[in-house]
Amino acid sequence: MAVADPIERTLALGGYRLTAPRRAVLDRMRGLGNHFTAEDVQLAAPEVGRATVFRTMKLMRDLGIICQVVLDDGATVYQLTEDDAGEHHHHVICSGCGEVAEFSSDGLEDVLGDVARRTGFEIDTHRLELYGRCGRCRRL
Amino acid sequence: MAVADPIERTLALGGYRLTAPRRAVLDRMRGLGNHFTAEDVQLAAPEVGRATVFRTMKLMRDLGIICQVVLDDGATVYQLTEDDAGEHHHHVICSGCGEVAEFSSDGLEDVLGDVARRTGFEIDTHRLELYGRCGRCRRL
DNA sequence: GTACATGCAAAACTTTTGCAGTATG
DNA sequence: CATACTGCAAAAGTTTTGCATGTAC
Repeated sequence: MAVADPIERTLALGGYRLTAPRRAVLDRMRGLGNHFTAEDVQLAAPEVGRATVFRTMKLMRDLGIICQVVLDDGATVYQLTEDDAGEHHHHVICSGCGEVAEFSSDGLEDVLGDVARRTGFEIDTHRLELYGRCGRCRRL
Repeated sequence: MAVADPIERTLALGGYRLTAPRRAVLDRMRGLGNHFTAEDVQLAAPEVGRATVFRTMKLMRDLGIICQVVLDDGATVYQLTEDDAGEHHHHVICSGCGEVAEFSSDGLEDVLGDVARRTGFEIDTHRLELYGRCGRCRRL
């Protein structure tokens, strides 16, 4: 039978089984919005074993279903990837409500080229996180 | 008596005492080069208590003496800040030898402005890490 | 039916804390 | 000589692992 949910399809195509715990973890992550830690997911899905939560989140991270977000203070949390898994993107995190918006930037290429020229490095990948306040929180 | 070492002066000016454990931690971090974790420092300074290593590294992080570097795989390590503590800068990390170079970029401002316009966010701070290969490793 | 996945509990780490003793400024 | 700092050991928190059992395909 065909699988409707795109994420579940990703799992199926990768040869991974669609189990109740995996569906539960996915479902709760969707409910958590913004971003979440392993502990958040664990608390939201108490019927799933601790180890399975970690194993499932590791799997989803490898598959690009969730992505790591580094906060201002250095803590790292996760978020369901919005666009197609694998697409390169960055995050803007609101210090007020915690909302995370994804964006991609072409202008960044110039910056990378400039740094490569100045440092002699050949740049392969990068990570950019922005911190600020979203439109809604700015009006409060 | 005047303190010659700039980092020790920073500590002294902040009202912090120059103790043997703090000097030892600083000295070993200098010897570790590139970047290091709390465990690396702990192993390099076995005569200093575990808790003191963590307390000292936390203090130095707050004072800007060391800065956090987020690696490609999401792990975070530390590095002695090269330029004046507090100056905003970014890192380029070599996947070959682990060398970390610091840089600052003016062009990034344009990117931030563009993202702000498109997302409605007001950007306060940011974090940018680049990953690649340094000139030396590229020639190997 | 078989390989993959899970749950549980224990283990392995990492970081923090309480407190009595020590040493800096 | 007051008090900031340290070491130790215990606690707290987080992620991993081993293994018997369960289940998706």
